[in-house]
Amino acid sequence: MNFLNAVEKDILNKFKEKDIPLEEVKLIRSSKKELGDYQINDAMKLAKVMHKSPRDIAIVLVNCLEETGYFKDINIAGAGFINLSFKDELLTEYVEKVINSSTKDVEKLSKEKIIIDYGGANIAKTLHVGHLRSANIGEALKRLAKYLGKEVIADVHFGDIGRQSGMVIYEIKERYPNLNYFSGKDETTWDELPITSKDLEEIYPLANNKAKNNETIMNEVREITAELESGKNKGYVALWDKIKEISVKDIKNLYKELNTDFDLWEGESDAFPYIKETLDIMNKSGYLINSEGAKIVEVIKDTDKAPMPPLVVIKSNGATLYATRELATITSRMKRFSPKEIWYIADMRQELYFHQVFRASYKTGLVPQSTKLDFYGIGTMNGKDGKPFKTRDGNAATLKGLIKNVKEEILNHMNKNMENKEKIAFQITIAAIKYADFLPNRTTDYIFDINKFIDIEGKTGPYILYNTIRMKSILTKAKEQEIVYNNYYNKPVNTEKEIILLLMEKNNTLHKAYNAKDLSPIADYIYNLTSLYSRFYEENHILTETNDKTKESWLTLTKLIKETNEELLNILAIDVPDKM
RNA sequence: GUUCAUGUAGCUCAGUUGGAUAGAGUACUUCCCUCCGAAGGAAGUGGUCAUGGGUUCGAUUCCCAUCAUGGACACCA
Repeated sequence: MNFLNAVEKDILNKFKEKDIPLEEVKLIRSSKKELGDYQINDAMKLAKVMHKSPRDIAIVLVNCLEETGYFKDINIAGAGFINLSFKDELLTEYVEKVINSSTKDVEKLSKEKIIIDYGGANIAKTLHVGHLRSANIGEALKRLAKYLGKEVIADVHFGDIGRQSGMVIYEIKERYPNLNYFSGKDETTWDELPITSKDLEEIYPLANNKAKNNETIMNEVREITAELESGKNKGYVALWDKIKEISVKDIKNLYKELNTDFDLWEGESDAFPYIKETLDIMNKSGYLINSEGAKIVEVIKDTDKAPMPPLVVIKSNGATLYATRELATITSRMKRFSPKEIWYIADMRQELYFHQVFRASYKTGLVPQSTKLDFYGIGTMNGKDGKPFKTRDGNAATLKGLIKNVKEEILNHMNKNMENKEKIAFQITIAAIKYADFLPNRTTDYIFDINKFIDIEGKTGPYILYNTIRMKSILTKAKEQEIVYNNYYNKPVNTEKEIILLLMEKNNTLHKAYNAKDLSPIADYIYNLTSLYSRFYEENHILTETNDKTKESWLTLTKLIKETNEELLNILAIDVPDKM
């Protein structure tokens, strides 16, 4: 069991022995360091239920706290605040215990299967900066869940069908009308496609512009899309498969650069085979009803205050739509994996839509109540003016472009003669981008400003990397000096003590992040730990310390912080280079 | 119009079951490399926590109203 949890449990037991009516005890880090390390504020809350003055209650609580044997300097202040600190030897023992343990003082969760749907990439469209957050957050949540003991399946859930397919095919047809994809026949071999991923980057925006401004073209696009989706036109199907291949390869590379990986590289079109089954189940439930020619599910509840329109499952012209494929995907996932939870990581603006889908799924029996469907929204990406982000030319900034710009800036700061300069610059770039992305809360609206990522001083990815590398460097040099370390003898003072107290909070931080599905607490924690160490580093000259025991203690602490940083950075999918 | 979210230092953001004197980075003003990696460390300036009420021992946090900004509101994805 985690150390702090165990202490809190012991305190609670002592309280119960004295008939203190509390269900939970929380040790809260003191807001005023000089008063103690922790505070307990329950005496004031208990005053009402126990019909006694807070101070009288505090006296009883203090007795209990003393009996646990963990604390020193227990005192009552103000209205009934109890201040207390851990005994020094406990802190010392803690470092030794954690550095030699396999669990690293982290409390694990029950092993249950979770499917996480994130990424949101569209075939034949370039990944733009708006895809950054869902990829980063989704990947980190996946790693966090795994770290805490969950079994996780990550699904990219490509947008691989729909109008953009029609547009891209239309444009290729315009350019290369003689390719046999457009013969109208089912050929045995299909032509080589003279298209690269680079071409695809400009084909979609171009076709989109053309179609938007010309009704005739738009109609042709609609027709192509319909023939592709129905599978009637074999040439279109074959062509789209080729385009998918090119595009997926490109998208995979970019995700890989972001240290993002999926277990399932499937798309909406992979749900097609499940549509019939899905509709059968929904029909049988009796909740799939006709309305204005369309088939819908009413998902409003009496308790709703906000508008909750019905979910349209089949259009009045008989066609399927996004929701249909979403429901079919759910059927597919339930059937193949029977997960305990499915998480959707997507833009906040999709919240209502997902809640409709979830309600319809439960109502029609696609998903049992025992499986949780959850939507975790991400703040909308805006420009500096607070309005939806666009570049000067009106298009979204590409992710590739962002990475390129940041990397250039990083290279400017690097030693020209460094080995593996390009690779290291790239790792620092990803760290800079990811860390900046994790700092604000998941739901905070996102102001996209390139300078936010290019900043490399202060609370940034490069700062964390720099310090972690410095720790590595110290430990390597210590080894060269043949110094053994994994014991901690010091009576911790000042900064050292602060560090150990912070290390104790790691477990809470991880669980807080998991419960909120938000990486911000972890990003913040890494910074706090790193900057404390940085101060410690300035205050003490570790490698030239003459007292062997002190030196060994400091090295042990260095090692523990380094390992903690690496562990947490790995959850955030940030690599630490050996040098920078 | 209905509804949801947001409003904290010049700027970008933390502050999760209500706790003592509201934090960080940046910017600005100063110090600190003959010594383990200065992409660093130390100190300072900067706040009517949008506004007005309410709940209570105690409110940035909970409730109500107002203002401002953004989103959503059935056959798009």
